[in-house]
This record gives sequence, structure tokens and C-alpha cells, in this order.
Amino acid sequence: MSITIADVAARAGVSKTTVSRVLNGKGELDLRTAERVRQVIDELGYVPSARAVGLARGRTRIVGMLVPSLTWPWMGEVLQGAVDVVESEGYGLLLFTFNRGAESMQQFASQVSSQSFDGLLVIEPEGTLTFIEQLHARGLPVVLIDDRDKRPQFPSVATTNYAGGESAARHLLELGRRRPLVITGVERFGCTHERLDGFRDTYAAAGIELDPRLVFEGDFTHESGRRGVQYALDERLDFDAVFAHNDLSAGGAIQAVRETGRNVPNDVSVVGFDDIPYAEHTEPPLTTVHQPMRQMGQAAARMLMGYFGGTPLPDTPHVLPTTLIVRSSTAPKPAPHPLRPKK
Amino acid sequence: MSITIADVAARAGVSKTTVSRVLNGKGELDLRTAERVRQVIDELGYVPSARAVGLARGRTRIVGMLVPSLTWPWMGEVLQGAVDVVESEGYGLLLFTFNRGAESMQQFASQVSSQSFDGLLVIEPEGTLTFIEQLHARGLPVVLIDDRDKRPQFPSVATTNYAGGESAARHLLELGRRRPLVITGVERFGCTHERLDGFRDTYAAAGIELDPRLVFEGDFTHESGRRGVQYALDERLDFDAVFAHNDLSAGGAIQAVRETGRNVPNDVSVVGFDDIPYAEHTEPPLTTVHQPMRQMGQAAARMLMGYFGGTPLPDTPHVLPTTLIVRSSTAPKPAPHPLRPKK
DNA sequence: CTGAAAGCGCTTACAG
DNA sequence: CTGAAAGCGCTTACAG
Repeated sequence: MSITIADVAARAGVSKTTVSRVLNGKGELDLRTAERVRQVIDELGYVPSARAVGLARGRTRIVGMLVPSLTWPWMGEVLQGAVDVVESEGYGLLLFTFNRGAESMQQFASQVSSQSFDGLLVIEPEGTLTFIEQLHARGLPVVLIDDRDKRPQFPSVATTNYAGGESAARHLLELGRRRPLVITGVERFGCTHERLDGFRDTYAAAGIELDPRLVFEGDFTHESGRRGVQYALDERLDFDAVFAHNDLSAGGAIQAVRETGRNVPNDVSVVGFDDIPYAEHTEPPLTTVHQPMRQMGQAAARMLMGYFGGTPLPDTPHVLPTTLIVRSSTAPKPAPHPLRPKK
Repeated sequence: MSITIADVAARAGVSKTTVSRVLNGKGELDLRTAERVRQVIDELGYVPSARAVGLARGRTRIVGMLVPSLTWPWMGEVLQGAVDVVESEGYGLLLFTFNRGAESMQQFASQVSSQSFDGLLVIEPEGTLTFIEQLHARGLPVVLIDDRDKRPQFPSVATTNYAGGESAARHLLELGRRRPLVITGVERFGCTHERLDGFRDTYAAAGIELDPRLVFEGDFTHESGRRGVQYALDERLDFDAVFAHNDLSAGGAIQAVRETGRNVPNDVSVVGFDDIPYAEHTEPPLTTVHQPMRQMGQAAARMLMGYFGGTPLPDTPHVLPTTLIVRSSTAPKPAPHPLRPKK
């Protein structure tokens, strides 16, 4: 029913071998035969069967991508980056999630074993790093898109969480903010510690030790941002800035601050992390540390494509920089006793 | 290198045919041979090659999914829904986007021709409906996830845009809002007209004709929400509610209203459409018409899976209902001359 | 420059 | 109940 290489060969009066040669541009072949075969291919609209090619060649031209969830706010960006380069190389992207725990694990493992794809892009679903490392050890090309600093034993792309924390601190310091409240991410994530350390070290270098009571453990939710400022208020802790470890909790913090009648950015300046679309729509729009999610997806995919093309995978993480995006949730600290300007 | 059915057969002392039989549970076979083969399979950790099975059987156990973009706010939900059912049936999900216009079209067309997947789930990238219809006509099983009322000539899942418009209107009417400003979606989309019609008809049935000047053509962006209320203000049009055709523009509308010193929900009540995560985080949290995006993804995938299992695809759209989610951006209209309550 | 044949790893009539 | 053989649609030594 569907047309095959044999049909093309018959119609062009050549062998399947020859058709295969013009298809893949291998071996010397008479220009005129090649031309004739090409014509027949066009006439018939022939496209080789991916399955058959895959079986014969031993690879699929498909890359797998494993992610914890598709509904995280920045996941679309990473995916889009990966898909863009994968598609432009003529590969396909086979998507896997880890929504159903052990069952997902089973299913995915069996997809690996059945060799459904040539290489894997992965954002690590929590607790699966060992498993992924095994796959890599057994010879599956793997590139990790590292969203929380796992420092794995295989190729990865990462971003600069520590430097991101530094840039947030530097910005707030320049604005004269000396008492920042930090609302952290989930404690067990590496990125949380790196962001905090970068921030803290920068304040320390400026001669300001962070008040430990002003470090509140959040969990990346909007709600935890609210809780963070609520806590500080309840404890009557004085603060003139908030550094939240993601945009969602920064948004919650802004709302909680404003609900007490205080002004953002003047009374309290707020900095987030991620730069998801929501960051543009908070009131006021959020100053935040941009993570290059799309570029990370692209870079990871390019590494894999490069590997298929013969370039070895780098053994040190490919690190993409964060950038501070200044919007309106931060401003210079007003002088405590405003002077009436002369004139 | 990788272990094959021949290895299993040899080790178990049977033919490949027999191994295949126990794998697929076809044909009568001695319980003890079956048991023995199963043991060897476990010992060796054998999993059949997806490529080889695909070639031999003529199908891939992969479904394609084509979407316009991965970064739209509700796309993750649809994808997650689709992936969940596809995975739980042991299928894979091959993802395609249409980011690079004609080139994407080419690439995708060739993936179809190479029979990389058995069926297709699609959210129509603008202007590709004819192409998709051709694929369907040529025998590719296709299910459309209809986000804007295309009424295609092939199976689809859709939602109730008209009824969604009605529910928004009913809610606002109950609150005593008689002069709503409508900020529509993109004019050329069917969903825009349906939402508007449902809304308008409901007001009409209550004896209120919508002021045509109060229908502002937006484009689903946050910015267009702001522009909508700005326009109404500039024209000195009186309004006590906003019905925006998506949550993003509803968010913009809320901000623009509040910036004039007016109160949401009291002075102006705002209703959105979609119920993306952002809707919970506007100030105040947004009352909106929930679209069951995840369920649509699930339903579409289930239809395709069912078809592979022998159930014919329905020829009428599978319609999932919208639901009004009441949050805090809507409230009863205050009496114009407030009476002091007695005691 | 070109082709016959074997092989990729399965499934499936067909025979026994 | 079980197996030998052909076939799925390609690619790739090997010969000529």
C-alpha cells in the first residue's frame, strides 16, 4: 500500500542498492542515473520508512526527553529550546514524564531497553539520578539539563545560581538596602544553597552579615512567599528588601507586603529568580534574575546532536549565565529624613 | 551487543517463534516451556527492539503530537493530559512544533510520510487545517484538540465557548452588573465569536443590549487588556464590569482599572477565561471561566488509543464543559446610595 | 558505476 | 504444542 524503495527501483529500472545510494549520497554514481532516480522519487513522493531505516542502521533519529512535569512555569521554554534544535536537525523528540512514580519508571526503563531513541535529554525527576547515571554508564548518551545543581557524572548544561544570587545582592546593595529578607527555595535543592550563598557572600563582602532570622525557608510556591513576609512581620523583624528564590514566591511576597500598606519598591524592594512570564505582570513588575531556560534546552540538544555527529560530549558542565532583569519592584532606599530640595 | 530474541531462544532451547509467542501471548503453548522462556527473559533482561517490532507489525506504538508553540500558558496542561494517557497505554509521544513556518511544515510532512507514528494529536497551528485534513483523508488517524472552534472534517475534542460566555454573563448579571466592557480575543478566531455571542445573548435575554462601543477587540495579551480599559476610559464610557476573553488580558484589565484608583471588584468586577495558574495570583484573584485543558488532552489521547484498540473515532466533536470559577475579582454591585443599616 | 545477497530483529502464515 | 522460513523495508559489505 505505502510505496517502498522497491517500487522506486522498479520504476527507475535500477536496483534498490542504487536507490539507497542516491538517497544517502553514498558511493559514486552516474549523474544521469542519479537524476532519473531522483525524478522517480519525486513523482512517487517516496519517503523512506523511518522504522526500516532505523532497523537497518541501528539508530532511530529520535531523542528522548524526560521531565518531571510539563506544567511547571518554565518547562515550556526548555522544551521549546530542545525541540527547536532537534527538529532543525531532522530528529524527533520523544517525550516522557514522571507523573506516576514507579509505574512511570518502569515504562520509561522499558522504552530505553527497547532502544526507542538514540540519546536522552533529561531534567531530573527527583530521586532518579542514580537510575539516569546507570543508563549513561551502560552507554546511552545522556545530557542533563540541570535545574538544581546535581553535578552528575555525565554531561550537563547548567546555569549560574551562585552568580545569580550575587547579582541580586549587588543590586540591592547599590540601592542602599541593608536588611534583606531571604525567602529560599526548597532546602534540599542545591540551587537553593547556591543562590543563598552567592547572596550572603556578597552582603558579607560589603560588611553586612545576614541576620539568620531573616532567612526564611520557602518551597517555591506563591503561598510560601506570603508566609515568608508574614513570618517576618509577626516576628517584628525589620527588613527593607526581599530576595525570593523564584518568581512565584516573589509574587506572593509582593502581595503580602502591599497588603500591610507598605509600598513596593520604596518601603520594600523585591527581587525574584527565574524570569517566567508572570514576572512581567506582578504589580509592580518584578526585578528578577533571568535563567536562560530556552538556551539551556537548545544547548543540551546541540550537545547531543553534536555527539551523534562525532563531537565527544564535554565532561564538564556547559554553564550558561543568569542575567539580572531590572523592572519596577526595586528602587533606591528613600532617605530616612527626607530633605526638602533647595530651590 | 544488545541482546535479541535469538539469544533468548538459544538459551531457552526453543525457536524464536516460541519466544515471540510467549512475548505476545499468542497461540497455545506448553505451560512449562512458557515458564522457562519467561525465566530466561527475566534473567537476560530482554526487551524487544521497538524498531524491529514496528517494522514487522507495521505500527510504531508512537503517537505524534503537533502544537503551534510550547510556551503558551495552558499548553503544559494539554500536553500533560495527553502524555499521561499515552504513557499509561505503553505508547510514546513524539512532539512537533510549528515554530519555523514552511520549514517546520516540510519536516513534519516528511515525518508523517516516513510513518514515524501511528496517529496524530493536534492543536492546529494557524493555517494548517487543510494540510491536516489531507493527512486525515489519506488515512492517518487524527484527533484535533480544538482551541478555537474550527469544526473540522475529522474527530476532535472541544469545549463550550458559547456556554462559557453565558456563564460569565449570568454571573455578572446576578451581581447587578448592567454595563460590561468586553475585551475580546483575536477577531479571526471562532472562539472569540462564540464567547462574545454567549455573553451577549445572555445579556439580551435579560433585556440588556450590549453597547457596541463597549466591545473592544483585544488579542489575548496582557497589554491588550490594559488597552481595552484605557480605551473605555478615554472615550468616557461608563462600565461596571469587564469580561475578558482570556486570563492574561483580564489581568491587564484589572491593573488598568486599579491604576485609576477604582476598586476591583466593587467599582468594576472582572471575569476572565481559561483559568491558567496566573488567575490565582492576580490582585484580587480572578473569577474566570475554566477550560478543562488537561481533560481535553486526555480525552483526545483516549480517543486515539481507543481507535487503535478497535473503537471507531466519533464523527462528532467530543465536547467538555467549561466551569465558572468564582474568586475575588467579582462582587455584587454596591447600591448607588448606600443606606446606613438600622442598628 | 551497479547489483545480488545478507543482515538488522522481529512477526506470522504454514506445516507438522 | 512447536519450528523453519518468508517477509517487513531498508543498508551495506562484497563482487564485478
